[in-house]
Amino acid sequence: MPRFITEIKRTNSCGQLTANDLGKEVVLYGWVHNRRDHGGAVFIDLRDRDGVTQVVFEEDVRPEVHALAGQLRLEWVVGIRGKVVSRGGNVNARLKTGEIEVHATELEVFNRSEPTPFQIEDKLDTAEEKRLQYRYLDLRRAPLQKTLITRARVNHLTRNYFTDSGFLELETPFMVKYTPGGARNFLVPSRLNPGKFYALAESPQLFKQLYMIAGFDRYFQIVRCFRDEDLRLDRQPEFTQIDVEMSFVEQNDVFDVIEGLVVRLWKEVLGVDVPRPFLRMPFEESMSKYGNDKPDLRFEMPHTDLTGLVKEHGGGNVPMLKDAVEGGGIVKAMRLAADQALSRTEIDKLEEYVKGMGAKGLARAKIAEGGEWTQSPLAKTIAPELRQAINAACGVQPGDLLLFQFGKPSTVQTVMANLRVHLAKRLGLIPEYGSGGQWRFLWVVNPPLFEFDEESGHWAAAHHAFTRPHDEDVQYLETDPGRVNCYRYDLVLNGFEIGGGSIRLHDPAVQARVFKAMGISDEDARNKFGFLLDALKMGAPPHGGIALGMDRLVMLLTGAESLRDVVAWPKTQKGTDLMTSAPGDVDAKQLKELWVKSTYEPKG
RNA sequence: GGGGUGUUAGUUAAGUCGGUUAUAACGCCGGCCUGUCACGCCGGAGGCCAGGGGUUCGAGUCCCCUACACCCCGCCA
Repeated sequence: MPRFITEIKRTNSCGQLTANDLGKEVVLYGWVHNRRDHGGAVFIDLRDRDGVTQVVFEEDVRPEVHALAGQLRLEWVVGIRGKVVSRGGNVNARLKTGEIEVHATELEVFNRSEPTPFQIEDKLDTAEEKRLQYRYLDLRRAPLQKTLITRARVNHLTRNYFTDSGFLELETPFMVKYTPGGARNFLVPSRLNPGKFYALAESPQLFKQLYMIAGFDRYFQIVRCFRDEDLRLDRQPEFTQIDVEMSFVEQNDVFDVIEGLVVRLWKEVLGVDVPRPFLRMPFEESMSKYGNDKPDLRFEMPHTDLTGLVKEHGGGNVPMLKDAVEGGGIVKAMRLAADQALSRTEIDKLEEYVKGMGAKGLARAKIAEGGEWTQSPLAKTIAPELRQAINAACGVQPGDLLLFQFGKPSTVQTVMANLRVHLAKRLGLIPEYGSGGQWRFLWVVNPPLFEFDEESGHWAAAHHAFTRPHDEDVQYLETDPGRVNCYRYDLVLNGFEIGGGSIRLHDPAVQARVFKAMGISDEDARNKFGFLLDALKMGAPPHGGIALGMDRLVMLLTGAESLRDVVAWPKTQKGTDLMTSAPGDVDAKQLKELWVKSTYEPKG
């Protein structure tokens, strides 16, 4: 009898066969997805990455094959040979292969399976902890198979797009010199250089700029990056970037290239036509209306910045407001329409929610007929003029509810930004994945070059020190650094930053002034970035670029709820791998070779 | 570093006011069944209630600590 694999080769996948194949002799390989044993007939759903096919074993056809089929259990790996037969009146409309079944004449069990810790089903309730511990089983499930297949497709399309557009796919080192500032680096001790460490690259930033200086003009790379920061739903310690850099370009040229890629991805993967050009919004407007630089534009609910009004009215008899604006704080409000009314209990829950983000409380006012405020501790004391001014600024109607935050700008912005999204979710304002009209791409542009760092007491680069300031603002570098805006841009989709980049600073003279404004001495600059500063002096072309978060793109494309669902082998929130138990202990001998000693002492 | 939620058979959950033998579904094991596709029917096994400490005559249930997982703030140029 001929043998499977060596002699009997697979003819089809388990998602392929249809009524067009009736009568064919086929060979399928796969996993037992489900079994229904009726005694004289055994039905097996055979699964591979392409789909599921029903295989039937009948007692009166091949008794010994039927007997073996009766022993099959879930997740056994088998090969079968048989004939494609119509299901007649028993069509299964939910299966792509539901018109047919394969009547098996041969069966080989390649491997049995112990009962799996959880069942391999499309919809699974099992704790993510268990799924991660047995990730290879989790990955057998159709939704994750589909996601990773999409991911492979995005890789392929991206590579083709850039290569066809004249970009060169060039590599950069992962093991690099540590440079301070920015994300925390993973460090790799150097055995050959006692006491020295490599850093794992948090991005190819400096190397891609050096490629431009070396004359490679248009570069891209689909590249892994490493950051030793705390994890989030949309953040993993190693992640993949679509990294791009171009010479002789301005901001609009970068936008053109990236919009072209995104439009193609959405068309090819989802069949969706995304309109171009994407909306552009100044950083300032985004902060003012939405509280952050990655607004979700699928719903409105903008903030109203009341800082100016409150100042004009000297706090309007409300000591808390007065103190807030006089102490350098800001005041913001958000309007909830009358038909979005929340119960007292819900508002109390909201207050707990915002306190968790550092808010002192959640001031509110219900608008009565005639613009009076009720249900508010502010109602009694606030000057009527300020109250009216606020009503007008927020555009309230009777029955509306105003929610307020005031105080430290960063806290107010964070709280209000998260509150906006939180409320939109609760009010059902965000359309479900796949329901159409939900792809709100946005370029956030022209942010300030510096932000004031209260800890150190001087201006620091808001993003990185090699972003080009607007030419007309260069004059303020020394006198009013906060006024200098720059050619930095973020690509935002539905509340996620999916990319960010800038036009780079290629002029060494301006570069020196930027360092000076940041309080970095020539010596410091030389120590940290000497090689780049030297390079900029030797014929650096005007250049700029961007990096897109590949994982986040795939997450949004597939409707996944977590980055962990689009990364094949993700880490937990504490950065561990539950399957392999990384990170793990190492031998004392290894540490000695690396000139490393651990100071860790376990608790207790 | 801080705030919050959770942890009960292999899996997902229930478990009332603190009360005596901790339930169910799916999975697993045995048996029957030729048209099922969430197959069905009969029978069975399976528990250190995350770990530790405390309160109590008595703790899955109340309190404290620890561990792990998840969400958020800080952090992520």
